[in-house]
Amino acid sequence: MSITIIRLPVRIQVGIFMARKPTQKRAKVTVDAIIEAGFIAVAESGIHGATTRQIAEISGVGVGSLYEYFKNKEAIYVAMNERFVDDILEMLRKFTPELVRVSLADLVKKLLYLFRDLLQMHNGVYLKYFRYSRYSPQIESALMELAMHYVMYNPKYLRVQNMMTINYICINGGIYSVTRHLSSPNPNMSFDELIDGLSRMTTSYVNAELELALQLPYAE
Amino acid sequence: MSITIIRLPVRIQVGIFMARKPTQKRAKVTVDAIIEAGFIAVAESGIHGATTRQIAEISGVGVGSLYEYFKNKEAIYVAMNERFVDDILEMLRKFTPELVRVSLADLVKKLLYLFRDLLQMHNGVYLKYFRYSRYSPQIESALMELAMHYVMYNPKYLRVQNMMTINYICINGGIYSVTRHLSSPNPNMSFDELIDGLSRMTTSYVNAELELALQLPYAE
Amino acid sequence: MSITIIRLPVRIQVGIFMARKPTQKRAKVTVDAIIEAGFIAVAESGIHGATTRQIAEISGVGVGSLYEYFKNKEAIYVAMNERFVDDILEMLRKFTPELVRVSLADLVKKLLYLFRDLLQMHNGVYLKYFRYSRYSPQIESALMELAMHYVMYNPKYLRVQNMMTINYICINGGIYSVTRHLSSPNPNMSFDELIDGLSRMTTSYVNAELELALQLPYAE
Amino acid sequence: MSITIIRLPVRIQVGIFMARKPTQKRAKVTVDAIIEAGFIAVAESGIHGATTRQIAEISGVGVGSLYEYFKNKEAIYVAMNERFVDDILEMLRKFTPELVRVSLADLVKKLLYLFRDLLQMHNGVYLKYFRYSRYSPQIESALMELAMHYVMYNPKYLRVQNMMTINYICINGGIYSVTRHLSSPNPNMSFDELIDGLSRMTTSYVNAELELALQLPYAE
DNA sequence: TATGAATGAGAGTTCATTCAT
DNA sequence: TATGAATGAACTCTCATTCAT
Repeated sequence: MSITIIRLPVRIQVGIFMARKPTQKRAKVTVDAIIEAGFIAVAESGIHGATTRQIAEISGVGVGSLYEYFKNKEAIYVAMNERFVDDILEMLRKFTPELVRVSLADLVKKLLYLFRDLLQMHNGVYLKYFRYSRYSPQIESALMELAMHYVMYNPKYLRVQNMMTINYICINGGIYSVTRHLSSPNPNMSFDELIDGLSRMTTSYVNAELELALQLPYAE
Repeated sequence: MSITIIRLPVRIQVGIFMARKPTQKRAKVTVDAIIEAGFIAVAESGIHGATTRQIAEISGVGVGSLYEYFKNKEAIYVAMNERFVDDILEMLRKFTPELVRVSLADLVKKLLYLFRDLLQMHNGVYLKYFRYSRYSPQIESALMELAMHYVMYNPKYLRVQNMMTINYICINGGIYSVTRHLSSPNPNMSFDELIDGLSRMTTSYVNAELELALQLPYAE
Repeated sequence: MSITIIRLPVRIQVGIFMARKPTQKRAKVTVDAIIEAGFIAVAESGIHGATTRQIAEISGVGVGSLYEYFKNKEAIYVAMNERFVDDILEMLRKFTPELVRVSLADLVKKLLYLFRDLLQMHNGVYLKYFRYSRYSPQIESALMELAMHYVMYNPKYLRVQNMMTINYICINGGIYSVTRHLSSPNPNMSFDELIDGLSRMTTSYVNAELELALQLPYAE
Repeated sequence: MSITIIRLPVRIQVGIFMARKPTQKRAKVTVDAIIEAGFIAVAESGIHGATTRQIAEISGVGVGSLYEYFKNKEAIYVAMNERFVDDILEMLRKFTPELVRVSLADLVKKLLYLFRDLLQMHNGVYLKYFRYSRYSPQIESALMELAMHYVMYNPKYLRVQNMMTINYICINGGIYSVTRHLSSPNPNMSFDELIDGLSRMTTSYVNAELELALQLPYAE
């Protein structure tokens, strides 16, 4: 019953939310199974509809075992979020060197395709989970950082003003549009069209700002 | 205790969720009070934290009375959503004649300011509610329709291709960015900056597409 | 099922432990039934063995109703204790005028017989409950006060020193011996013999202290 | 972590509650550690609050090991009670020769001081435990026996009637008053005053009964 | 019509006990 | 022998819903 839905290496976090430190391999397996079951349960029933019994059943362990490893239900959700965020951060870390070297249009495209792939892993549990997890400041920070790295490698964009606002709009718009599209049963356009649009939106917006900046001879 | 938070006329919808058709004026007042209390309760406790008892208390009626007018709790939420959607549609309807006559940049700005005003009415209950209510297809349709009206009045945009995708991106991006910003305790930019950015994003994106279209002499 | 085990008038205390104020007669009946059931449950299963379900069952109400009137299980115990203490205080108040007029030997006897009668009311639920309820400071205070009243009416005892210690010993010894005897399945003496003994113990102890005091010409 | 709190030799009782007979020295050490941990756990958390996990942790053995030596949790409590009773009986046995030779006043005093010392050993775990362990018939029997021994050595008391009742009252009153005083955070008198009072209570009571008996020329 | 007391299914959580290692 | 991960029955408490008044 317990299917392995997470392939990335996971470092078990022993924090205040972990009831006891799982030192043995068997324990680690159980912890993983619980977290995985958490994603499935939330995907099935929503974050408020998911119950500890449901998580226990999906993970194939008794309810008592949940509390061997997690202080309470909330701690399971915290661990799930940690894993989700870690997976995204890991993805960003992994592809940053490649991403900073491509054109802006391709950056947007590649990034959003990567994002889609991650959300659709494991029968789309991440996608469903993401709807309940207002995306964390960590992810936003990481994306901001990626943008900054990109600008470093492409210094012409340094002249662009309102970088913060541009990032905010493009990141939010990109992520939200993609998530919404993926969740939509009958989208009015193909995913490729959406990505293409987002890419063009970003480039035209950034270029417009860039041109504007270039017209100001002594820019701030 | 029950503050009137909705001023627009509300047409009581008698559907499958409505337990009885309230023909009397007094009944309508009660229904309104319940719906208003629902928004306040959700704003206070979240959509899953709000309880029927809480709604009854805020609305000043007994719990039993809730079930006189609504089949169950879900029906109250449905009615709340109907009212929320109606308010937005009403707003759009009201301002459409004005909006179609301004520049694209101003359209975006005016629209998002209007949207903000609506979300912030009544101590922001709509804003909090909106976070739980993935915005309905009706709203999206209405916005699409507004966009079409705008194009009718500004026929140069008729040449733009991928209208659907552009709308999707700009609407989603605009609404989501605004909502997120309003909900953020410590935003990194001012609301005006955000609106300005969204306006420029839209115009540059649309203009870029327009120019592209103009370069194709015999476009589809 | 709900038997009325308390005959004394009970003033429903609306305090922090009462979840809601029962204004209606029906509610008061339910509250009483719950408290009565609490005594029976504790008598049956002990104070830690008694469960909310058990109390609900005995009182003939649903578990939910327990929480209509009591914040939690502990609040039921608090109400039980209040009622128990009130009953004892009421008894003391009622008989004080009579008790202060009898001899010391009779005071002890009458008091302990009264105490026994109260503990054996209602199938002895109070007796069993008392074993779990380290008797409250209020009861001790009331007994101390009775002793003081007695001394006022019998001023010869004013010369006795160590009044505090004497009271402590006689009260504790009396109550504990009686309670223990009543709880004992096969006592080695009759209850009358025990009472007689406690009466003689008290009088001889007090008289000895009194004589000692009289031998000191210039007391204290 | 496991502190040795019991110094007296303990005879491991192999009864229905003992899962296996520990023949080896190491096993005996473990059993001792568990029993000691039981007292500490009960002192910390009360007899119902103490958990097997807690006992295992304090004793430094695994939870599984608890069940190697004890059939269940109750068996641990039984063993604890046996040890507690044994310690008291041992104390009584040890001091009986000395106690029977002193005056009645001193007998009471010495006995109660001994009792206090035992209850306060090991950070008072016995004192806290005693509140949960209605003292056993064995202890009462042993005290009765001591009283009989005392009368043998002091034959003048042979004439006292109602010996049983006197013992019952003085023993119960003494033990309960002392226990209560020791457990009280803010006692109204010093411990020495209490002991003095109990001594005087006993002597005056017994002497009164003695005199009464002497007045009856041909008493039984 | 309007009420709120009553309900009980089901939630999260605990812990004595078991058993594979 | 000794372990502690695993268990699940049973606990306390919540809350949408009902119904007698």
